[in-house]
Amino acid sequence: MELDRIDCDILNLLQKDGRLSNKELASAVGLAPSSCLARVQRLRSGGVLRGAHAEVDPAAMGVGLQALIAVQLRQHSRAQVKAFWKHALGLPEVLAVFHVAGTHDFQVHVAVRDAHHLRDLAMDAFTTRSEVAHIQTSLIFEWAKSALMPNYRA
Amino acid sequence: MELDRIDCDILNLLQKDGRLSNKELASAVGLAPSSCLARVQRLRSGGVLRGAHAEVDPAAMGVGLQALIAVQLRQHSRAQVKAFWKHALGLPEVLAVFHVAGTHDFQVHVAVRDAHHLRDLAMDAFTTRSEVAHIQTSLIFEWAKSALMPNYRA
DNA sequence: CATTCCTCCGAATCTTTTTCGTGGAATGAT
DNA sequence: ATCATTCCACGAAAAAGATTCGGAGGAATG
Repeated sequence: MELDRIDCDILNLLQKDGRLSNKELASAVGLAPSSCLARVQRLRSGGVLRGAHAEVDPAAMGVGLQALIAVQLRQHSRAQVKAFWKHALGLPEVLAVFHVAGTHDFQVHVAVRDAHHLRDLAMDAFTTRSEVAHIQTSLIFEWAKSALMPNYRA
Repeated sequence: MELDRIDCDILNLLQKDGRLSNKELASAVGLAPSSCLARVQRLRSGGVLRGAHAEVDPAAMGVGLQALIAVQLRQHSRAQVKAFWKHALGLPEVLAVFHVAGTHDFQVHVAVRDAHHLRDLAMDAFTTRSEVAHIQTSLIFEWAKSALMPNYRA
């Protein structure tokens, strides 16, 4: 799909604030609301704009600790990879799963109550899995997300 | 801040779809729109609900490759950590930065055009930095985010 | 030039958001 | 037990916003 300057502006603004009203968005990109809406609808139906997700305060949810767990599997068969993938995504503590190439096979971002909870999670949900050979846990001191996906087209 | 069952429902629904209209949200949680709005405003002003971010298709932005770059610093002084942190967050390719405890000091999630771009990024923006001792790059085959932050309060 | 194709705009309509006053249930003191 | 007090939730009304639609302007094409 073809994206012009205004489409990119729209995408950037909505990445920063997904709840911008169409009217605000329109005036920010210099279009009439009706024209802006047409573009947003086009971006949505074209699969470029995929939806929005609210961000909540982890502390308010009782999350006191986050970690990255690097996981090595015993074998790299498709079945094992898929099994672990599904398992990890099913855990409530898991925020994100990365299947990677390198010394480890997965990096799993988890959010837990405290150190005790993390230990239990590591042992019960990772170490004991048959397809898991080895894990290495790194506590997260601080983390930040960039609001914007880079755009290499324009 | 005190969160009851309905607040949690609201937070979960907005995490899954941050653009739910207040009316839809209200009917989903079994409240009148006016009551639902009051709760959402309370969650917002209380800092529990922090905003929403649209999700865009990386491929549509010309992102063909993502990677996790594990970074080790030479020293662990506060100044070096802060300097690297700021630097990394300023790069357009960087989607997220994790300051971690463990064998590495940072994990940086980057989105690039292709392998060539990744090599340039690694060399120009990481390896050549004076505070960086060593990096290790892992290509991301696939990744997934869970929509929900776990809630350990309710 | 005439035609076609795009994209935008503004007005009208329809929906949603937001405000505000009322009433019921729970809490606590007398 | 009774009376305040507080906390929510509700519904109606007013305000704001979303969406539709017909048509104008402008660039490319033949």
